[in-house]
Amino acid sequence: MPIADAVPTRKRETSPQDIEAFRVIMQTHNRKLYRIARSIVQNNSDAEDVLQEAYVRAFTHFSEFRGDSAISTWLSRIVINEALGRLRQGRRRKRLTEDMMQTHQAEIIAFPRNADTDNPEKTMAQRQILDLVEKATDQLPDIYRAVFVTRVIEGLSNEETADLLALRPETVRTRLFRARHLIKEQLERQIGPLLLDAFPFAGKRCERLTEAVLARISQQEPEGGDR
DNA sequence: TCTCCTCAGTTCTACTGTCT
DNA sequence: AGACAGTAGAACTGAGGAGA
Repeated sequence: MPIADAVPTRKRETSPQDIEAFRVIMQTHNRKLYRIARSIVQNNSDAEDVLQEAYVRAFTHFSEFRGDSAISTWLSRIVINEALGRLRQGRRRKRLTEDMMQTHQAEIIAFPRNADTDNPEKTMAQRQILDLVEKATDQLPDIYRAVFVTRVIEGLSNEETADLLALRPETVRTRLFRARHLIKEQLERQIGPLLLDAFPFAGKRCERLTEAVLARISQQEPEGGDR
């Protein structure tokens, strides 16, 4: 069901101005909220469902928003609750395996990246790196993934993340540190062997430098003998 | 420039749950 | 019951910014 269709006609009257406001809110927060949902359900189609449900829930209860926190925080909390609820229901089990096949081929929301149309090789390399990070993130335990995505990818502060996930700030720090550690390990496993080829310095370059150094040493030898 | 404050990263310790 | 792993929380450290 299209999101826009779901907004009006619930409870009391929704004015055209409300619809327009909802549209702006969704356009503003879509990407961020989708990532949060996606980080929890680990599935693109489920994340879309979660987002739709969360929006509907939010807009039909908009009058309950007291303004104590930023609207983005309020919406994020609803999305998290919705996503966790979906996980609990366990409805996604079967679809998960099917969707895993498609997940990394059909990107619905992409990580922000700099399009470098002049350099397709660079663009491809960036895409591959992001794929690795996305996969490593998906493999994090739920509790670490939520903190990692909220804190690192969405850029919330420790306090905001703690508030959003109902944790103590210290816990956020600990989990973030461990999530980074796990991501690092994961990436090292995948690209570690390749790093041996980074900054290649062998063969002719190595030989050339060796020869150059030896040449300079041999030139200096007569005057720089002892000290 | 120095001091103070805040925030983030890291480490360590105690606690809890699970497995054998 | 004991060993082990995972987790939370406290404490420490460092970086960076603001103000005197």
